[in-house]
Amino acid sequence: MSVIRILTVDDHPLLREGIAAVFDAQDDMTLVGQASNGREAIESFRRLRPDVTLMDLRMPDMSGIEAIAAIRAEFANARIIVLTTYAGDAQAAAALKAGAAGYLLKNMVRKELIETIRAVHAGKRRVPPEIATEIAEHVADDALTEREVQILQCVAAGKSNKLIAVQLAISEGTVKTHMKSILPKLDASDRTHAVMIALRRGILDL
Amino acid sequence: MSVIRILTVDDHPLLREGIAAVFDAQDDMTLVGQASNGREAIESFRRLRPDVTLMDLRMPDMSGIEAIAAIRAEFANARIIVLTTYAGDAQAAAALKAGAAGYLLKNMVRKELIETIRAVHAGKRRVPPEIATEIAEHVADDALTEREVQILQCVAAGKSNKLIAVQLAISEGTVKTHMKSILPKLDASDRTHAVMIALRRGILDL
DNA sequence: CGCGCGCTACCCCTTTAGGGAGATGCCGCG
DNA sequence: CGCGGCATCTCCCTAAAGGGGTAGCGCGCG
Repeated sequence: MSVIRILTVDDHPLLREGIAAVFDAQDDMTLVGQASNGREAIESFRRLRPDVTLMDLRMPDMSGIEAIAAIRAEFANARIIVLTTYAGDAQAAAALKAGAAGYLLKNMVRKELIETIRAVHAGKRRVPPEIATEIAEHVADDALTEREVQILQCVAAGKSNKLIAVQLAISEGTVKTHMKSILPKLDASDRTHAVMIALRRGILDL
Repeated sequence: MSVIRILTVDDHPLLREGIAAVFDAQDDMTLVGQASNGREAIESFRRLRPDVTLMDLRMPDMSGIEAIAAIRAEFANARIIVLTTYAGDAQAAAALKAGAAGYLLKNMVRKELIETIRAVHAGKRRVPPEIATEIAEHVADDALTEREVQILQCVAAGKSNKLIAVQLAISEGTVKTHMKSILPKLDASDRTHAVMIALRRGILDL
């Protein structure tokens, strides 16, 4: 039986140590490298060609989602598992769309980690039911457009429609039109509510 | 030289394993127990009387801040270090007010962890300069009152002033009066901005 | 005791946000 | 080529939010 060669990517050294400790106890897994942000992850992947990569999403320098997309663009058969604290269905969906084969939460138990790594290494996809359910709840909704997200970011920054209009070089009426499109899409009662929902769903960052 | 007996409290088993791995390599420290939420933490503390406790803040069942306060009420000389991802100056200040002797971020390196544990065990307080600076930036501001936080929570839930008034059984005018007090305190331009600032500073939860 | 603060409540007024309906130009896709 | 989605813009109207000031009432603290 071959040994599974693993790369971990996370900006928390302590967590990486915890993961390493788990693999030390598994004789069919070995940790071949560690990285602490997306940029390092890409570089490490090129050099090490791990069988499975564990990747956090929120990291300095380059996010996990960007790193996943970049690695998959270069190595189409790269097997990457997201390992993160839950950050909303939009984040999870984006990670899977970028090419992640699995999604794990940091509060899971050791057994799930091992099991998921084996499954992904065998070419399967693994998304926990609670995550899958959350994503499924919103596939029916039409997603926000790029422009709408941009406007929502301005709203979150405390800007008025008038200011947003100036900043994006469009009329205030157009900003209102976009807001009238955003609110029902997010099922929000007003702009403040829309921002909260977008934060919870991982559409906006805090 | 006596061995430092340590209790860890965090809802991420992997992180606890990482911490445990660090202590295994230190011959003057030993991990005597683990807990995964505030309630378990209190119970474990009573039973084990650790020299130093490492406590996360965001946990299910009971938050770290409540646990710190409860433990310190019962054991006034308990030495507790917060170990968390940064959650704003209000959270940090609340933890220190509740009786924490130190504040560490999860993205620190091993050496800082060891050093802080030794310092706190020796009776010192340890707060990293970047945290101390953040807290200091806001000590001059007058804090939100209990009622104001309550109203801001309603605002974050997407409620209108009218709805908030009904729910809190006060007049809409009073809600407006409170808002007129909240906005300048947070230096916010409108209610949405106020909610964002409160989230970033740890005054509200997502 | 008096003072300050928190909570309550009211007034007036301006600005902003939100809801409805309609319309144009652009671009990609079948 | 025509259709749909996106972004842009317009007009009208109502509701909500924000800014100013004033004031009573209870409570703790020096």
